[in-house]
Amino acid sequence: MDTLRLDDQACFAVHAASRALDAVYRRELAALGLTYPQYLVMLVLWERGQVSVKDLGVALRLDSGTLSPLLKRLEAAGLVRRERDPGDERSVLVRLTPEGTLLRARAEPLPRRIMEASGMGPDELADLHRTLSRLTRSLTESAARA
Amino acid sequence: MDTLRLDDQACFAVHAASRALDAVYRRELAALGLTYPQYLVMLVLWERGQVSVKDLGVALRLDSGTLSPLLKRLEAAGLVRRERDPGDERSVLVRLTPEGTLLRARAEPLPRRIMEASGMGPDELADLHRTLSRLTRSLTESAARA
DNA sequence: TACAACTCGATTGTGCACAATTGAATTGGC
DNA sequence: GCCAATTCAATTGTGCACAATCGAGTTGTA
Repeated sequence: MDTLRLDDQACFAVHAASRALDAVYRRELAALGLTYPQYLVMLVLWERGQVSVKDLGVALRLDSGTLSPLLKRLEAAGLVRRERDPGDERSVLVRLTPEGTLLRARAEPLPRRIMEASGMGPDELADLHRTLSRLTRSLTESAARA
Repeated sequence: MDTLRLDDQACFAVHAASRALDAVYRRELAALGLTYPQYLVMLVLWERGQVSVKDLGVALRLDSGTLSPLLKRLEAAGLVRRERDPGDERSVLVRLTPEGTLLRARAEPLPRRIMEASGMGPDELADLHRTLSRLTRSLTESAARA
């Protein structure tokens, strides 16, 4: 096996799968007016109700250069509000608006639809999830060492 | 399991793995002056020597909106040349320059280094590769149907 | 041969991602 | 209490990704 052959590289498979997933989400999320990264932010907010930009970055592994403009777009869409934490003026808290809270109901059917598009069963997806989590951890640790 | 819980979604695992991989490649490719997508283009060229923008798009599943500026940067870096196909003026052929050809030697050690960073063995990676290829195919077919 | 349909690359506009920098606010050491 | 170090969000700049559109060039067909 030629190690520089594109088709032999698992890395490209990860990259390609990620983009294919983006495309499916793009279609499914169009009706909600969300992009996939915006949807990820909403997932965190639906779980926790309120979260600082900092914690959002930790949860999604995104920095403020990505989150700041993204959150402004969500605020412009009327789904979230942003305000300084009175207890620590350095921190900005992101909260759901009533509209943002209501949107959750329309997002409920999404995971099932994505699962169907994946053509994989729950066990297989759970397995993939475990493998990829381990891969991500290794890669992140490797990057941190360098 | 709450289907809208971030940590439970295999999709997010794919997304996260893809970005972690990008980060490792960014570090490894810095010395070559390439980004990961640029490296992918070079892989195809090292395999085939010459390829049309169209075929490049098919191989990498990228459209001209992504490839055109990317190829211009590679050309500005002196790694490729672009010229119209004399046989079909609609087509643009991308070729390696001597510098581009030479760069291959410096890219040879990369796959091994990435594999080490992944913390996974060849068998496991091959397995992941198969699973992700199947996932990508399902997702792409699903997107095409809609 | 004329002309409609198609192919192909380029461009434009929007959004994500990250590095580097900035500036405000807080915290810890003294 | 004061000042240096740290934390945090925002901004800027570069590059990737895709949708939509355009125009040049080619091909199929009447």
